[in-house]
Amino acid sequence: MPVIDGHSITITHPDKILFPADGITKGELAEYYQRIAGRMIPHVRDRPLHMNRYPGGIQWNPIQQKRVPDSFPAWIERATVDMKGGTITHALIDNTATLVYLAQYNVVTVHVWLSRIQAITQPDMVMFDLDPADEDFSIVRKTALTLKTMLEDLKLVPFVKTTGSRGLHVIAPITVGPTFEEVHLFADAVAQRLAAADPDHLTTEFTKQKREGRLFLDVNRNAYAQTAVAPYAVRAKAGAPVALPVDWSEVESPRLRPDGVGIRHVEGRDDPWKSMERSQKPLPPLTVSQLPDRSGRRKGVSRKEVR
DNA sequence: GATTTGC
DNA sequence: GCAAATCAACGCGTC
DNA sequence: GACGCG
Ligand SMILES: [Mn+2]
Ligand SMILES: [Mn+2]
Repeated sequence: MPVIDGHSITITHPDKILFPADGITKGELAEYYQRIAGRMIPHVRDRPLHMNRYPGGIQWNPIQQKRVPDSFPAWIERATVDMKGGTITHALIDNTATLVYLAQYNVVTVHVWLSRIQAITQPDMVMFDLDPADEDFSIVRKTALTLKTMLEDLKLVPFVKTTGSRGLHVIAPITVGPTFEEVHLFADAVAQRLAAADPDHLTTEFTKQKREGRLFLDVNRNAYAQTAVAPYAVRAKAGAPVALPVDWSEVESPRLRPDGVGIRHVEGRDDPWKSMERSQKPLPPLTVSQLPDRSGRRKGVSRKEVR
């Protein structure tokens, strides 16, 4: 029986095919997570997680799971956090064994909070989720690069990953302190400025109808108990694509695809997020004109200028 | 996948 | 003892 | 209360 981090973990049904289009098996999934653990864990450690399980393969609906079942071994770390009307206990990934155990549990995709248990109400990053309306990925790349410059001008240090699906996540680590509300307001102000500069292609509108096919700048991940796909998590799509941290230079290339690298092809890459931990910067203050108005409501950016 | 329930 | 049944997600922000 | 998202 294989021993990882001092814990015996048996992968049952290792030859079960979880990705029918590619023949990718549960055993391959477990090997991938074991292989990538060293890269992944620094970014997910201490973050409550949600599990997407596909025991019969990705052709079936996922089992969504937030709570840690009692059947999980005691050595898997847990965090009990406050929710409206009570508490909930989530699993934490802090070692390779946990990742392999999750594969045994048929967890294909993990989503994690934007805060860590040491300060669960205060995020350690601000996230911009670039959600394209269609398959035009070049606008996503171009927008990410513009956003990079904006964030650098604000003395932040932005990083980027593919989502393994259709978009990109641009994040900037921040000095822990501001609340989720403060970080959300900052992200919203930046997103509105970004969208206003290219209202034909970008929007912050909440309703799909008002987006009119434009790229949605989603800042609503910046909130308590909200999650985003974890870096290096596997997506439930053909090819087992992963949410891949990339270097900014890669974003300049039209060869970059949001779902372009699957678990069979993540190998021998430099770590583009190596410097993340030492890149935390203070959240910039909002200027007076960016403060929310008396109604407290934020505004979407529409195609035709309104004001 | 793991555990509980029913025969 | 063995097979069937049961459970595993819902919270935040916006409109 | 529904929408949108994860
Ligand atoms: Mn997204
Ligand atoms: Mn989104």
